[in-house]
Amino acid sequence: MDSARAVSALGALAQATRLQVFRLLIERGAEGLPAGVIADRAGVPPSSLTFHLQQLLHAGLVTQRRLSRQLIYAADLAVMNALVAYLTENCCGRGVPAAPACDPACMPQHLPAASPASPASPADPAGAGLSRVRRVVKRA
Amino acid sequence: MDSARAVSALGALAQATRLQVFRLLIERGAEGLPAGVIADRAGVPPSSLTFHLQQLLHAGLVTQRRLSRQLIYAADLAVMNALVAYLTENCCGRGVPAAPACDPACMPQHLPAASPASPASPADPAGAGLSRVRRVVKRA
DNA sequence: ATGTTATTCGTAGTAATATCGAATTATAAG
DNA sequence: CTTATAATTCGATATTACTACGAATAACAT
Repeated sequence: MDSARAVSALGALAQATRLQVFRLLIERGAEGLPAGVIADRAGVPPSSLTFHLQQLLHAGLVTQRRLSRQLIYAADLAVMNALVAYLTENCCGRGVPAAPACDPACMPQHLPAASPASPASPADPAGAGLSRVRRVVKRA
Repeated sequence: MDSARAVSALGALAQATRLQVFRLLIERGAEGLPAGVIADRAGVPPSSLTFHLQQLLHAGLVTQRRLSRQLIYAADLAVMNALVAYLTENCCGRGVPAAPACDPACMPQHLPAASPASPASPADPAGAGLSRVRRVVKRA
């Protein structure tokens, strides 16, 4: 899961109706649900639902398959877990104290503190080792 | 973390610049970074950065504090972990095989299949117990 | 053929987004 | 008090994207 895909997936879930639909599909598991049923439960007209399902589909969060007359949608657990993994690894401080979404018993030991991928020099209170974009004009 | 807050947080992260900024702040930990440095690193003008920081602030994902002349922004680990927890609990199938962002040893036993909060009757292959919204207009 | 299921199409409003320069506020230093 | 730094607010703009939904169309089964 790269950054672009994460943005796409996050955007797909960042909407009340779609999040509701996705949670519905998660409950259903691999079995999935036909579009009509989803529309009913979500309380949106079929054409509106299709719109939202396309967003989820395009983000790779759901899969689509035909079963006779119905189109069955199911949540793609692999992609969703990849998203959560991305967030956990890139947006949760990696070794930081607070254990993210996991039983405490899962963390027998934790990493030191914070310095996994230090961007600047070690002793750099406000990150002075940069000045690329703005400092250019200065003193004209 | 309720659904509305999750949507808000997801939306805040669903943008390339903001996700980049947030990751930057995560790297920095509680120490945080002043706005100017963030703007520099992200390669966006100060006024644009403020816009994005407001989004993150409003979603509760970052905190703001003043240090002399500078405004220091830092990622709020608690809120981020709450978001990940929400996603894990509501959008990852809870007991479903695939272990989400967590050591496999964390899942000693898993639930049967799917029916944690069944919205319809137990034996309901395609969820027939509904039809509230759509069927109303029909035949005009 | 007919009915069911879902998508596509067309439309419409509308709000929201992202961006950025210039002016303004807040703080510090001389 | 004046000057310099740091960041925000303001104003403007362009865009564009979203969400929603009815009507028409396609896919499929009986």
